Amino acid sequence: MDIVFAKGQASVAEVIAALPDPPSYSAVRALLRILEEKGHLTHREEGKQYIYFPTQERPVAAQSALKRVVQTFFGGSVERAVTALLNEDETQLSDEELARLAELIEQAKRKDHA
Amino acid sequence: MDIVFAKGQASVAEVIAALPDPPSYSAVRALLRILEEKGHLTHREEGKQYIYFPTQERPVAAQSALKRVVQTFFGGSVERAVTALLNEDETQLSDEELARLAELIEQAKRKDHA
DNA sequence: TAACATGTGCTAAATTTATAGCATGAGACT
DNA sequence: AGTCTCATGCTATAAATTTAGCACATGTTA
Repeated sequence: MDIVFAKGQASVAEVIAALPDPPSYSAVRALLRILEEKGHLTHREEGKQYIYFPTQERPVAAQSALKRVVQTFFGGSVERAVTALLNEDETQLSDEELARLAELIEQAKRKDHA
Repeated sequence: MDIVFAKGQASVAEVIAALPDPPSYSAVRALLRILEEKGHLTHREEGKQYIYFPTQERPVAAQSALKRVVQTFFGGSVERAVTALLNEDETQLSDEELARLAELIEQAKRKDHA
């Protein structure tokens, strides 16, 4: 699922390629079929391959994934989750990104005071 | 796993209680045993119950969960992930929280300019 | 055309997970 | 002591997933 979401769409071969420790080709095909049966994916034929797509809209899935992590690891605190994101060692945001985030927080403040 | 992480530790009964659509008691016991065999959990006896703990340190697991979501749904962009968190409808941060985040961003800016 | 490559359809088998259910032991209560 | 209640140990079975592998269709290349 994650791979299909990350790429937006994916063939069996792409899924396998993206997996660190991939199971067999048969297993991946079966898994995608099962995910489709369960309604999480659809596919369309493209050439002779099947290309799989997520059923759920990306933003919806993103929100729910975020929410889950916030609940699981940060006791529901968005602030702590954001802090963790910003403190990641590898995180190196540009001036523009920082400015946009600062503005976003300003907006939230204004809203809060309203 | 999520439940055990969210609660810090959990008994079989607690895991079941926390599941929206729980499988059988036997299944949960088996699952916890398997997760332990695979090294994701440990347990210790407390009274007559088994209490399960995550093997991985919470902050480590949290970072890796965040990273996965950022990769999967935001193409690796921390900024976009933070934006999504702050824009969640249910998110209502207090003044204090907003102030702390603003300060965090200030720090990042200074660091960036250094 | 013939050989080859690639990807799916399909089937059968191996492995893993989920479930039920009983035995046993420890505490609590009468 | 006797009875109840939990919770685990254990075994057997059912269900689901993973795997291998062959047949078939299509496209490519010598």
